[in-house]
Amino acid sequence: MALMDSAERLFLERGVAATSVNDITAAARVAKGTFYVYFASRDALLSALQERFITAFCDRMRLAMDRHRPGNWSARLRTWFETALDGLLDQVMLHDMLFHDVRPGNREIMKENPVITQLTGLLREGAEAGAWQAADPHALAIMMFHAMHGLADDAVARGTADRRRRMVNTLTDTFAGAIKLSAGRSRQGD
Amino acid sequence: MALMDSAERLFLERGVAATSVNDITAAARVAKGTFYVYFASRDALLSALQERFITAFCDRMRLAMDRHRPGNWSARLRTWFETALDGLLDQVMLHDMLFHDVRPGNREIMKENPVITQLTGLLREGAEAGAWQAADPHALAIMMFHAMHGLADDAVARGTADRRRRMVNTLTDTFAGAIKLSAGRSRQGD
Amino acid sequence: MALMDSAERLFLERGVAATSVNDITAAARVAKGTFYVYFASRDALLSALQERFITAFCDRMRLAMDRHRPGNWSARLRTWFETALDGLLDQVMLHDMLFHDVRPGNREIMKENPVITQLTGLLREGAEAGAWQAADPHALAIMMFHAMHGLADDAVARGTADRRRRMVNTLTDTFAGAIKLSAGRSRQGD
Amino acid sequence: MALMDSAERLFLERGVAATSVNDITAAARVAKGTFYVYFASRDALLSALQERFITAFCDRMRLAMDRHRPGNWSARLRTWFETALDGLLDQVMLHDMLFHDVRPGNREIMKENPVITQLTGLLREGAEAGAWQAADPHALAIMMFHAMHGLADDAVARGTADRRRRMVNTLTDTFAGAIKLSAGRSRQGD
DNA sequence: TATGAATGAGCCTTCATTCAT
DNA sequence: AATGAATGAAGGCTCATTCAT
Repeated sequence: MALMDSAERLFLERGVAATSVNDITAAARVAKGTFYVYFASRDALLSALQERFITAFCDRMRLAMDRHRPGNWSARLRTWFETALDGLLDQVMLHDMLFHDVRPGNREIMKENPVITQLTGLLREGAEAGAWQAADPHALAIMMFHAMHGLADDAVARGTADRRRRMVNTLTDTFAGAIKLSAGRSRQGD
Repeated sequence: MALMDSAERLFLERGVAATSVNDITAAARVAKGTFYVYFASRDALLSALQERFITAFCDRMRLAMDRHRPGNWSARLRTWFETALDGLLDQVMLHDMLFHDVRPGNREIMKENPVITQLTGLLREGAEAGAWQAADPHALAIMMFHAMHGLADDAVARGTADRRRRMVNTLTDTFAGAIKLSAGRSRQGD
Repeated sequence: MALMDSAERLFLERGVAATSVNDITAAARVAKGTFYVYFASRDALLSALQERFITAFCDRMRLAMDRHRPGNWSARLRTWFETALDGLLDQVMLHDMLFHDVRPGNREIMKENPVITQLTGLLREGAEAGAWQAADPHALAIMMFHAMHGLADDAVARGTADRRRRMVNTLTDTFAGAIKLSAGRSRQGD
Repeated sequence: MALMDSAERLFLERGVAATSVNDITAAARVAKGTFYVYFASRDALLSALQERFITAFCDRMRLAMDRHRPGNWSARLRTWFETALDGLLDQVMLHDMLFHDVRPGNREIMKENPVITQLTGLLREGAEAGAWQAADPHALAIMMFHAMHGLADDAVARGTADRRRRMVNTLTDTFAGAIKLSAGRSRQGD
């Protein structure tokens, strides 16, 4: 649909907040009033765009996964990562725009996230001391931080934010395996 | 500072975009003009709030980490997760509000993110088939998805989005260790 | 156009600076937003008004001049003065408002411009002493002062403000002829 | 006085409208409140500046005129032009700023005033045809236009704008002498 | 006398939305 | 279905002025 396509392009170029209905209709070469023939409001367009994004993403995933026979778990997992990452990399900007209203340029802040910098340092030092393995401490730090952030988000959304010990255990266990932490985890209580 | 506190509260309650300077000064019980005595613009307040958030977060982390002696890597990693998660859980909303302008309510979408649902299914089935271990497939899916998303974001921000194979390898290796995937990874090419 | 007409009237009544877009739209009985359908900004309206003024003035002049046959120089000069003065008298206020942002009331100062008073005195005394003719010393003083002011403005605008001797000569020669100054001019130097 | 000096400088640099009380006190290195110790309002400062300008101008004129003995009319007239022009050229900008709130840059319009262009053409053609003398038609046009404008302004200020014939006669007579118009003026009626 | 934090009215401008055509 | 002129609420921001110290 011309209006959705124009909107998507403009959202990517200038950000959601900086794109007006006027801009969208102008880019689609229709009159301003025409917008409201197809969408009840500006927000309705955003929702439509979000839905379209998710549907396309899922279709792509399904297609890719179906190329492997059911039993080949290793290949399936790898394919999952591959395809999802491909889809994301093609559209991280669009995804963030649509779901977080990240303005272009705001992304710069992430480059120097001090929390990740700190964690990177910890991982590097531990690796040098032989406590664990970390070929790429920065990538590892990013993954850890975002994994944790995702868990926290989910807990808040589900209202289970009180089960913190459980979450910490999950995180520690998962990444202990990942980095081949020699010592067992120093679990406190349960 | 009264203005920052009021703003923070309102941002959390209604979202950043939906909170006007008027609202903020009204909540702080000062005149509208007073706002501009302390902040050059509405955006300047947002930046100040972001900085305050990060500073507080980092201080908290540093304090917690300093409670362990340097060599105790296992404890340090666990403490990092513990403290960061605590900090985040107390303020995920604030964090997202400040750095992503997530509107309240938008978070609901995440609860039913179909991409995560799909990955959860894959992990559960693979675990049941004995291909790997996944005590909590949903939590694992969340961590994987967000780890991947973080890596993608970082790559876009750094302009290294073309090194996809490397990222897929990093992800697969890391989580293969985490879930104790029996088979080696099915690397293709490089 | 209703907005331009309303604006012109209000500018005349209260001055340009003291007239807000609000006032203009209220006077034209349209919504405030309507203003920006027709003009990109408040300044754009001012420019449009200036252009309209000049165009109307020039049209009027052209029409009047065309009523005389080309060779009749005396009549043409007189007509020029007549028509321009008519046009100006009908709209001096408007002209000054539009091009100089003269506030109403500021004009009062001119009535008692001490510089002109002084020059009037000089002209009267010289006439009484028989040095020159000045039927209406006050009018003459006004003309001389403004002629000089116009020359100075032009020199500043063109960056030729350094050729002062030339300007003084031009002024003296011109008005010497006008008042039938008996003695030649007392040129000093070049 | 420091405040007046600062204000004058800023008015010249940025224009009256674009200079705030804040700017003025900052430039004078005093607190904002101090301004109101010396001036009742921003407008009061403008008036004080206007008065100072006129006083200085008149003092300068008086001094210059006093250098000639009373009877030397020719020298006195020339000196008047010389001194006034000097004073003006040094401060046209200031004068216009103070009395007309001309913004810097607005002056450009004057350079191409179409009314003056038209009159310049008439004067040049008449001179070429031998109807009159006009060594510098452009300068002459400027003087005529501003002389007329001054007369019109004065008439409006005094409420004598109805005596138009008289004004036209004054203008025609004065400048007929100046340009040595051969034919007598073609007076119509009286 | 001098200060400067606080004020609040008011300004220009934007833009999602409506509605008669 | 499509239009686009008109709307008016709302927003960010400025600044002359006040007043307690």
